[in-house]
Amino acid sequence: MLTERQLLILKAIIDDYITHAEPVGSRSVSKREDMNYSPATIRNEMSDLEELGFLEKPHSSAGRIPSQKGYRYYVDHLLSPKKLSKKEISGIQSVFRERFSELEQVIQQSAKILSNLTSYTSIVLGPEIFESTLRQIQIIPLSNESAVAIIVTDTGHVENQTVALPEGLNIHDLEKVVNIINERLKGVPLVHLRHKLTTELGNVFEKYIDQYDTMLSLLNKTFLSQQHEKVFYGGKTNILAQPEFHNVERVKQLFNIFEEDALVTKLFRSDDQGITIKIGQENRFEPFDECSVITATYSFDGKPMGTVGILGPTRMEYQRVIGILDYLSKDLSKLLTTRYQK
Amino acid sequence: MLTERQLLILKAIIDDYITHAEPVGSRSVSKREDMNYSPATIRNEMSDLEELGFLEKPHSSAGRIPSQKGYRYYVDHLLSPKKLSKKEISGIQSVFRERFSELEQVIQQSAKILSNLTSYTSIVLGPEIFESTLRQIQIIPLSNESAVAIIVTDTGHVENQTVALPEGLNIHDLEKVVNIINERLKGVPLVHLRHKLTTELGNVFEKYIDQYDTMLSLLNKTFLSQQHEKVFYGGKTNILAQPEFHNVERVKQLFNIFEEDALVTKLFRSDDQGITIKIGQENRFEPFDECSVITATYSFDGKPMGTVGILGPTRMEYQRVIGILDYLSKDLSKLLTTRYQK
DNA sequence: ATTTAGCACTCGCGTATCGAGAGTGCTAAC
DNA sequence: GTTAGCACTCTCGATACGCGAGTGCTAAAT
Repeated sequence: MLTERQLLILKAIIDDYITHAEPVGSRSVSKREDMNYSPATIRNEMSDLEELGFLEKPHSSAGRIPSQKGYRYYVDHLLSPKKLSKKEISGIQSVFRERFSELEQVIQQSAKILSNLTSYTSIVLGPEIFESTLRQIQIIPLSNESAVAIIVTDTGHVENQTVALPEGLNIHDLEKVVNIINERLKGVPLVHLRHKLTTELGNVFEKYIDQYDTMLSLLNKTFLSQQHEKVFYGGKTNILAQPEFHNVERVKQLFNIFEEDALVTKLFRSDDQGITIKIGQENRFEPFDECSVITATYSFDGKPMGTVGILGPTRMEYQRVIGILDYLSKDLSKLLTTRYQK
Repeated sequence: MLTERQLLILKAIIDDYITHAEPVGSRSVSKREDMNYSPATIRNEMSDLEELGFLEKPHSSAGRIPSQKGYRYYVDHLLSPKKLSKKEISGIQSVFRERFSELEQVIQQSAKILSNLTSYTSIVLGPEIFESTLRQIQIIPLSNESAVAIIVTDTGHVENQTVALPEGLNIHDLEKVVNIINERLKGVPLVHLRHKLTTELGNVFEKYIDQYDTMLSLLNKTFLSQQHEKVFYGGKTNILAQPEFHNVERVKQLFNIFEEDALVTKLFRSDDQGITIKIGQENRFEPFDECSVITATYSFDGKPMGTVGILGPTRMEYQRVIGILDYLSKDLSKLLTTRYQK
């Protein structure tokens, strides 16, 4: 267990390192306002803290920097939640004041304001379309061989896909099928669509439709492809300002990751309600060894729908970012719930 | 006017610089197969070529590198079109052999294969939705206050937008209007949609519809927002491998540009049929001072629809890239024309 | 009149050296 | 338990130096 004084010193060192990005020496710690000890005393404590694994030395005659364990302790025990500044609050609220008509616009704007306020990179996932339910499907023929299938959800999200029409398919039958689906499957979560299609509607189709098989496989194919959550970014290049990314090889790695939505989703997605913090190697992904990821979930009608997150250096301003994410995710949830609740 | 020998030397130097990325000295030029002159002679010629502005020296005792004027001369007069390798041809054709159902997929794949083959960054613009014509519009109500408007074009492209419904709007009237539009405006280019809406259909509406004004402004708003061409990238990070981008500040600038589709469109769009080459400062954009952009247009049914382009260092493999772009743009045009031609 | 050999000169780059500055860790005194 | 003092360590920037690559000029060769 750490003594009161060790806590004080650990916090001082991490705070200092977060703002100045340089190893912290005993002298500069001892000069702090509330620090009534000489550099020598501090040095002894620092040595102990290093032995306990909270600090490390870049080399023998630099100051100390926090270890991953140090950061973890810091966020778990030393973080006093800080109120947002007026500027931050008004920044966030400005997103929600504008009456964006599209949900995606709201989310894109959220990502943008997040990155502006934090000057890190923000990533917003979802909303998970799988959670949303079917409002209507449409199939619009383009030619004899192809058509566009359109799926609209209750949140106003539109997915579309061009499909090749099997030869000899009866367009009128297709229309009939679409009508039946719209009647019977409205309100069904998209995840269950394929299942319901085969079970509940199987017999209905069989009765009315000639090319039952063809039709079914066509629809299945259509629904199947709607898999991915969308990923929104804000300030992709912000993180390049951090000294951690001053070599191009690492930048390349990072941006390659950004190209792969599936990977980003895996890294950022959080199912736990509330704030999640992953520091350095806790991300289990080598290019992020010197990064921390802070995420918060937002929800619609009580159910988690997506994730807002910040990617920054391990040396990031945790308390500020946490405050901002918390505030924004709650506002976003509120907006979604009031907007789409009938 | 340059002598035969000067041309030979200029070409040798540029070819060498393109492959090795290092200033070229007289000795290495003289060692070439078809070069029957001593280093001293070459030195004299190089000195002349420098005076004429085709070459420059990074510093007094390095070799020479091509100037922008040198590259320009090279692409205009010295480039012998090279046949594509088998690998390149089969790479491109593999994109078109796969029966992608969506046009966007084909284009995305084209961008990818372009970047793979060239190991530069590829950018594909369009297809310009403004050129395409209306297949159908749909308005699907979400709640009492909002609805999703969907526009489908003849190329299978789908644009959608959530719109706020004006208070007291009659849903049945809206349906009527949508039906009339689908009857009368099918096949109209999207660019003309707003215009036709007011002129041709104005009087029809006035007859049948109560809230003529409200309806019209609603539809106008909907069509108005469909402005942007879509931008597809391939190998965004490829260009980071070039020594020209070994400082992070420049990388940051570049990626900031990539975030702004409008800017990228402006820089890459080409209306001239065929291949366009912009070298260094010809791009009139500072971050591209050491880059060249090669673009080719692709067309649908004879009309230019979009642009495929490559961003590389000024020192890029022009003849190879030109060959690939030429081949791919033609194949793409062919595909579009056969696929969507009824 | 070209072309070429020879040679002095220039410049960048990698390596080695050095001193300053910042910081530590230990010891001994407070 | 705390602190002053001091030797020691390590990085970093500046300076110096030699090597290698390349040029430009002059004079000789073709």
